[in-house]
Amino acid sequence: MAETKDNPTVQPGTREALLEAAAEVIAEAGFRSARVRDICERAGANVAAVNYHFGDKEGLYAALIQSAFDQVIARFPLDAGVTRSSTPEERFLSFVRGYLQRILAAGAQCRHGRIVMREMIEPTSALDLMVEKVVKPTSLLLDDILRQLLGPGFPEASRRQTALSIIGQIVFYAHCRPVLERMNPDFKLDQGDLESLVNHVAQFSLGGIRALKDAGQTRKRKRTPSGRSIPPARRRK
Amino acid sequence: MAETKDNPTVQPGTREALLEAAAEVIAEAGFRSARVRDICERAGANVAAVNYHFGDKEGLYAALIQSAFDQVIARFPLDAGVTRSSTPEERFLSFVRGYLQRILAAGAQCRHGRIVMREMIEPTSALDLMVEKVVKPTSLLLDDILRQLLGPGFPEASRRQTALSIIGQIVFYAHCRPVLERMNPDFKLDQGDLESLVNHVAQFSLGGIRALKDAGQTRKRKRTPSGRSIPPARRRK
DNA sequence: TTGACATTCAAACACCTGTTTGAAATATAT
DNA sequence: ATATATTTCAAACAGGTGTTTGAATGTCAA
Repeated sequence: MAETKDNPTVQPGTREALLEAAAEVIAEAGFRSARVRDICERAGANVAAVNYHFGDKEGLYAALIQSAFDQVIARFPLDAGVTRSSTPEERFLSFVRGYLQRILAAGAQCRHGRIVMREMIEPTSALDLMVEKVVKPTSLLLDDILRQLLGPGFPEASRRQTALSIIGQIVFYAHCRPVLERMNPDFKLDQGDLESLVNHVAQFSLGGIRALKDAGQTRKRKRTPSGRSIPPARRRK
Repeated sequence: MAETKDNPTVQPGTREALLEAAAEVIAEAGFRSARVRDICERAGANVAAVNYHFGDKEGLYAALIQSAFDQVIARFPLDAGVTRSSTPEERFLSFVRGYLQRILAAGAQCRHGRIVMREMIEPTSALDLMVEKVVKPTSLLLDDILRQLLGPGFPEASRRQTALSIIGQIVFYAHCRPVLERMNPDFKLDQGDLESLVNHVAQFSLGGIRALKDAGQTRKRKRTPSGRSIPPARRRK
């Protein structure tokens, strides 16, 4: 078979088994600590299989990252249920929910989210790909929502910090899960608790956004004490 | 000299040099990826020095963690400038500032903060010690401040989530620094930017806290539909 | 069937990493 | 000064890890 790598319809599917096993092992231990022997064993393949199919361990990881990105993006869109007529608050809620799902979802999907998180903490050669494919689009989407929520004229630097405050809250649950579980033995984050977590993060963040917005407008009003301080016409989109 | 390990006044101070070098290397690469050969080289010591002075690599790490905790706790208290008469907001600001300093301070102090962060992400045998010595006291202090800010009768579960939202914002800057720097090439967090960051996190979080508090009281008031449902007078500042 | 190619496998290889060793050097006490 | 204890050092060791190898097996077309 001359082109197994592009044709997923081979009989045993060693390549796919390797990717699946690699997702499990790497999500658990991280790329560096993951052993190819473990991956191959879990995939029911020989130790040499990784090098045959992917060149080396990094090649396997690159292929895994690529597929993980595609899967997580398709499975948990950050604008689920959002239409042209959705309010900024609805868009924000959808964003928070989608992001938390990516991180906390159970099963195979969760693995991909955790791999992405690990890559953010301990970057490898795949970081550039990840930034382009996941981080930048996410960042742009959130920035767009925040523009609507904060209103025009809001300082860009402060808006960026706001975005980081929101992302920080969310990814914290992925990063510090070991400590959270240690501190709180009955700490569980299954699908049931997710919606309450979404509501908390959204409510807390919208409160923070409002406080920043109010403070900004108060400050602005003080600077132009002549007339009403109505912000300039909102920029569309 | 029979007890060098308890007497820091030996001539060459190989032990201290090892601790210092270990702090640098481990803060940069993490415990698992840090090589004892690198540590010894940077300390100007022989490869066997680690095993002679600390038994093994883990022993060195344990000693480092211990001293790192003591130093960071002493250097950046989370209640600096707080007195009996301080308002909850002032206490909160001091907490945020101290925590951010621990994480972002330049130089040697910064290393210790980053080591603590790494331990939270990829736990080792030192996690228990860290939880007892740093995480729990921090958590208790923040919870105490939040009790004041949220007022009595606020649901405990929601207060805990609020604490996580605040901690999440802060540690995010430590966890995701690689990505932040990749996204924003001129991303720098020196002592100058720190105060503006402190103000942002505090303002954003206090806004979130007030939103949660208002929502809770509104909900409570709805249960007693006798009076108007106006949130209580805005708290100072 | 035969030949060519793809895939699997056990074994070995090469390298890295924490650790040990035994001798040499240095310091301390009597 | 001598003896004893402490510390340093180069070298080697032991285990683990990613990778390669070359033969064996399987697959498919001619």
